[in-house]
Parts: sequence; C-alpha cells; structure tokens
Amino acid sequence: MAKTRELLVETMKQLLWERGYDATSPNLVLERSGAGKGSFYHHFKGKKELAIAAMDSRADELSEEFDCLVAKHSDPLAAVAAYMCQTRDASKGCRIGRIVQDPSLEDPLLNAPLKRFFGEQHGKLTQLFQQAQTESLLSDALSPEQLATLAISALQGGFVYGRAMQEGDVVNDATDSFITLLNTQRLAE
Amino acid sequence: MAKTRELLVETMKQLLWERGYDATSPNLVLERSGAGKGSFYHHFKGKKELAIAAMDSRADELSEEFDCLVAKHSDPLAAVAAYMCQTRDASKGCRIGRIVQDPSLEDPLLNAPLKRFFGEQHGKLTQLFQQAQTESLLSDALSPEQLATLAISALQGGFVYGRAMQEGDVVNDATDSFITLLNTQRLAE
DNA sequence: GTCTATAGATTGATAGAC
DNA sequence: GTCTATCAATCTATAGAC
Repeated sequence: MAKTRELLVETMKQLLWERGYDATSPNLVLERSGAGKGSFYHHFKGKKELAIAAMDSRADELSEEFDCLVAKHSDPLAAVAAYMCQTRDASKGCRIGRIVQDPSLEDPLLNAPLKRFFGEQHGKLTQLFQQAQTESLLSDALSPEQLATLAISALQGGFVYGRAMQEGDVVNDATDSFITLLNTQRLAE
Repeated sequence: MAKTRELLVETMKQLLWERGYDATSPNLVLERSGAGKGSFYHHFKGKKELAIAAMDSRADELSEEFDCLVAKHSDPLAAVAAYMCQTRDASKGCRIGRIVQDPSLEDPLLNAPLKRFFGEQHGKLTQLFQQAQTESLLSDALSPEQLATLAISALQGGFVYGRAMQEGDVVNDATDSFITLLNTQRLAE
C-alpha cells in the first residue's frame, strides 16, 4: 500500500520525540512500525530523508495547533497566555525542540524544518505582541520581537530545566512565570 | 602518570560540550587525548563513569564562575544582569545544559550532576531575588523562585532557540529581553 | 512495493603483553 | 599504568528474490 510511507513517517515522528534523531535507528523504526527494510529504502533514500519528512510534518502539525488556539481569542495577550500555559510534560520534551541539540542537527538540511518552525513561530508571536501594543493593551517597554524571543526561550528552556530536574511540571512554572511577568506590562484601558 | 586521569576528564568535558554524551565514543576521547584504551579502562569502569566525573567537574567550574561574578556586585539585580548578559554563543551550546536532552541522560546516575547543578543555581538565583525584594529594590509581583526559574529557562531556551535558528547571538537576545523585562520591576528608591 | 540476507563500519568493552 | 589486538553487538545501507 501507499500507506506504508505514511506509517513510517508517523513512527519516525513518535521516535524523534522520544529519543531524538541520533538515537533513533532505522531498525527501531521498522521494528515498531512492522515494516520491512525493503519498504523503508524504497520510499526514502535513508534515515535523514525520513527524518526531514517527519520533522516537516511535525512542524505543520504544531503550527496548525497554534493557529487554532489563537483563533479562539480576540485578545492577543489572552492568546499568548493560552498558548504558553498549556499543560506540558518536560520529561517527554517538546515535540520539536527536543531534537535541536542532537549533533547531526548541525547538518543544514536536517535543521531546515526546525529553523522554519521556530522562525514562523517567532513571527506569529511578534505579530500578537505588535497587535497588543497597537491596541494599547501592552506597554512598549520591550519590542514585540524581544517578547517573542523571550516567550519561545522560556518555553524551550522550561523543557530543558524540567528534564534536568526530573520534574515534568517545571516547564509550566517557567511559562506561568513568563505570563505573570508579562501581565505586569498590561495597560489599563 | 597520574595526570592521564585528569587529561581524560578534561577531554571528556570538551567533547560533552561539543557533541553531548551519546555521540561521544570512548575511541574519540582516546584519539583526541592521545591516551590508550588500557589507560581509559584502568582509570574508569567505562564511558558512563568518565562522563559523570566530567560533568561534576564542569558543574563545579560553572558554579565557581557564578560565585566569582556575584561577588563583584553589591546590588543583587546587577549581579543577575551581569550573569545573564555575558556574551554567549548558541552554536556551541551551554557547557552543561547542552547534554540534558541526550536519551542516555534519563539514567538517574548520569543525570545527577545536572540535577545538582541546576538545583544549586536555582537556589542561588532565588537568594539574589529574595535579597532584592528584602532591600525594596524589586517588586514582589513574582516570587523569587518564579524569577529564578524564568532566568534559568530564558538562558537555556535561548541556547535552544539560537541553535535552531543557526544564529549564535540569539541566546543573548533572550537573556537581554529577560533583563529588560525584569528591570521594569525595579522599585524607585 | 515488500521481503530476507548480508555487507562494512563503528560502538562500548575486554584480554593479555609489557 | 599503558599499550595493541580483538570481541560481540549495533549501526546505516545495499543486494537480490518474490
């Protein structure tokens, strides 16, 4: 079936989340998906190509989740808060940021989906903060770009810190702290 | 010489920084240090034991750096700012946070040095923020613990985001943004 | 399009001479 | 305390039958 390709991509997405790129072998993908080696190398040139397809798919999925969540809020700062304060588990790691530190990710081809995702995410957050300032909901002590950078970093760093401390909840302490600090910059209407 | 052990630890520290734990093979340590396999397995039970020694050494080194820097500032918020805004390079990664996401770091023995370091760092930062609030230099909109969590996360997340974007400077955008936002919480004297 | 068998390199670790 | 030679396992990938 043509679905074998899709099955391999979905399995790779799961394994990239659980173990990252370097620690995920083609054998592991095949064992978990039930596919055979021949299928794998028929659909993909190798591990790298499959991983790129999986990361692109993951990036699209997370982007869509973000857009859906933002669409539910007319207040741009409420949208940011809703995004940041979703319940997460640092022991599992970020579905996409999890991979960033793998040595192989220095390869520009492998890194491209990550760069695209984080770039787009930064743009979307910048736009929300920009809108909040335009609507006089937010002080201009920081630029929209600075706030977007800090939002992304607080989230990604919360995952790192939480995993190091072996406490999955810590990632939400980090995001909650960011939102609390951000709320001190709200302007009265 | 007894210095071979020390040489292996230093080489491992460098490689853990450059490549993390899983991607660093004993062979690589030996090749770079010039030591032989016999020496390695004479001084250490294996890769894991060497890595723990290297991480403990790194944690002590970074802790000492932090203490030296803090000792130079009587204003606790100036100390935090000086620490956060040191020039860093995300492409190299954090000398210790770099390793957190490696799959093998789920092993509690391997993770212990990281947990110790980040725990201590959080304690020291909490104390600085606590002191700032006691001296009425800082608003109490956020607890000292929350601010410490956010400081650590902004730094670690800045490394992740910067590496994903392949722009080493981005880590300092993240830390600068945190300090700028923190400074809005300074109280007039 | 899928399978099994196998290749060649590298992994972490051990053996045994010196 | 240090060396070289070697091990079994695993890695990414290929070959070739069906």
